[in-house]
Amino acid sequence: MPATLHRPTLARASELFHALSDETRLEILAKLRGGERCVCELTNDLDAAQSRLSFHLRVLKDAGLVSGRKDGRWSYYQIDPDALAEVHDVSIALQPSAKRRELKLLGRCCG
Amino acid sequence: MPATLHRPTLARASELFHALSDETRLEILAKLRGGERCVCELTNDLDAAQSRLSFHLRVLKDAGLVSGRKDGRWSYYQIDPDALAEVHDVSIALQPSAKRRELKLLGRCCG
DNA sequence: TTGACAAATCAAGAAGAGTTGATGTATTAT
DNA sequence: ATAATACATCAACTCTTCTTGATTTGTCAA
Repeated sequence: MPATLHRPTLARASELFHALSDETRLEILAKLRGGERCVCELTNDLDAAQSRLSFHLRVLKDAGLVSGRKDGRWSYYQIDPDALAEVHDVSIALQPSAKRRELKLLGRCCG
Repeated sequence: MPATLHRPTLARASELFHALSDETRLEILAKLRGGERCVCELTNDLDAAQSRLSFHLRVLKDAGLVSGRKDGRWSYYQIDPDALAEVHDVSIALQPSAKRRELKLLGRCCG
């Protein structure tokens, strides 16, 4: 985890946060928490137009938050836990330095 | 922390993530990590137009990520650690259930 | 009280993101 | 072969967000 935030990290962080800044995409991720899903399942569950889901899945994938694989005529997506770990780390790295020391003392967080 | 993500939570999460999805705003937060700063300092450090900073500070403030106070003709802003804690929590809540169990076992995270 | 500074707000425009419906491309079933 | 399904991609449109420069309000100094 980066203790300080240098420029390349900021770019990456904003990419991640942007991907997470849309409710539809968060709903997708919530569905994917249970494990891999195909697009057709998501289309049913979230009742969203297919092209809309495709659009959002692409955003999530470009940000590295999900990975996709094709099997026959289905596409399956799943969460990439590492990307969420990045988000987690940034949320700690952004804490005021005083607050971070406190969190560390409490052993409350992974910093 | 919410173990599951229900709708109101998603709305709040997307608000937070949106506020964090801009590099200028992340730069502002990085500056604020050291503690309270006035807008004039930020204007110098980030060399951004004053109205631009004002705009971004407002987004951060509306999302609850920073709080502001006025003193004389200066406005001072500081990070609200609780909002970042929310981000932190969501990043864990979004993890696949399997991954979360693992994190819990490792004692690595506050879930 | 005049002038200078800090910062919020506003209006106008530019850029970006999201939605929709249509089209294209595999893949499977008949 | 033909038809149907699953999905990606595209173009057109709308809506939101960001930037810029100007105006406004408040505070302090000379």
